[in-house]
Amino acid sequence: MSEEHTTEARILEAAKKVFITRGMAGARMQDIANEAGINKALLHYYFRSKEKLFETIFREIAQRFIPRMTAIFESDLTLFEKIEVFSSEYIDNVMKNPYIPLFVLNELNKQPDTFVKQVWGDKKPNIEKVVAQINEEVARGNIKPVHPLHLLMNLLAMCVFPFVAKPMLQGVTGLTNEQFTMLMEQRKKEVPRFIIESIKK
Amino acid sequence: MSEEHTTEARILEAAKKVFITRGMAGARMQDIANEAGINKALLHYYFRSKEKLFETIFREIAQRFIPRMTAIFESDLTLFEKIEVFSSEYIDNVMKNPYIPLFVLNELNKQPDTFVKQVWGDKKPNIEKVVAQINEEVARGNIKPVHPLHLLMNLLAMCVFPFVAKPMLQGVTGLTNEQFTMLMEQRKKEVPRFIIESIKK
DNA sequence: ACTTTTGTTAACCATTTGGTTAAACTAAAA
DNA sequence: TTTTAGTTTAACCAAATGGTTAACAAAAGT
Repeated sequence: MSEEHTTEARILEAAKKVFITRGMAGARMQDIANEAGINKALLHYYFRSKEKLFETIFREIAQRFIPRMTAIFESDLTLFEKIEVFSSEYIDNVMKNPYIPLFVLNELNKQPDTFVKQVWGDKKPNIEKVVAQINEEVARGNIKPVHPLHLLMNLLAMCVFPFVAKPMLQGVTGLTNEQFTMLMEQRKKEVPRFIIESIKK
Repeated sequence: MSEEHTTEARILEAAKKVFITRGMAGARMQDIANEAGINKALLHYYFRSKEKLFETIFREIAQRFIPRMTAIFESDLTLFEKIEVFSSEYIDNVMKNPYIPLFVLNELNKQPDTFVKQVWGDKKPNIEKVVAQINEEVARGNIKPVHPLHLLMNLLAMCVFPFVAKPMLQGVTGLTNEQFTMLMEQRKKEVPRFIIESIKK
């Protein structure tokens, strides 16, 4: 517990919480102020406007999540290793911040032009390496023929989707939170197993 | 083109459009009124409040999408057929209304207790039949051992995710809308192929 | 010591927003 | 032709909301 807790940090913390749970449109500056335990005017002292504050939060979140996920793709691991490591790391990561994916997807959909480019304007994720790697494995006859983009979409989809659909899944299955967590824990092995089983020869 | 176009219908049409694109929190009654080409007071004449109107829209949407998707699971098709039909039907369906899934997931997450139960309060989707079917196929040794819930999550994830992540995917890959559509068209065959390839013996 | 800068607050302001009211209009019934 | 019921509008209202101002406290220079 390092207790710096400067005012700006408290604001960012509060803003992150409120923005993530309520979204840009649903968040209220007053709520953020309350959550941070400060006056509302102080928000505008540190961050000129709601948009500025949101932008700060959004970029911080997006740039802490996306690079970590693409770093694995850019590494020197084998394809199967990448699939395994990605699933495990990513699901682990999201389990600690389950509301991030929907938040990002949502705001990205609502304001594509504003954010999409700014998110990875400088550090556009380089998936070409994995794509080449997949094509190569196919060419060598190590795995069955598969469109790289579909494969990557499948991987990402299977890791992320359960979290954004959690309320729906719980509505259908009646799963408790604990059961859901256990299911996601299993999933760290299940997803790569499922994928590899599908493409291996 | 049946041109009844009663005022109420125009309102519902406009509200659906605005709510889906902006979400409950982001939608403005005035926008809906403008979109419907009527006075704002008329909205309240037909639907007492914003919440009432939203509820109407949300339930209409959810109850037209979800039952259609579960009907396939409850049918008498073989497991492989179900996987194939579901993928094809569902992707087709979402291609015609690409913003629906994120809208539903989003509002379902923001107001779980309010909607989750009301959506399928009366017609809770019965996935037990497919679950039993999957277990049976495993027991008979027709497919490899697989946890039914994971399998169903995988199927749903692979069908839905690309649409909710479209801006992200386009940001990464630079895909045009036409290319994206083509990719989704392929996907109607690719998803079941991928899944069946994984579980078949 | 005092002056300048930085941090913080209460009170305030303008606009937006969901919602209401009363009056006007329309069309069909009496 | 007058009622009457439903439909539509302009004008209005109160609350909420993003943002500002002026005063004040606390550090930081000098």
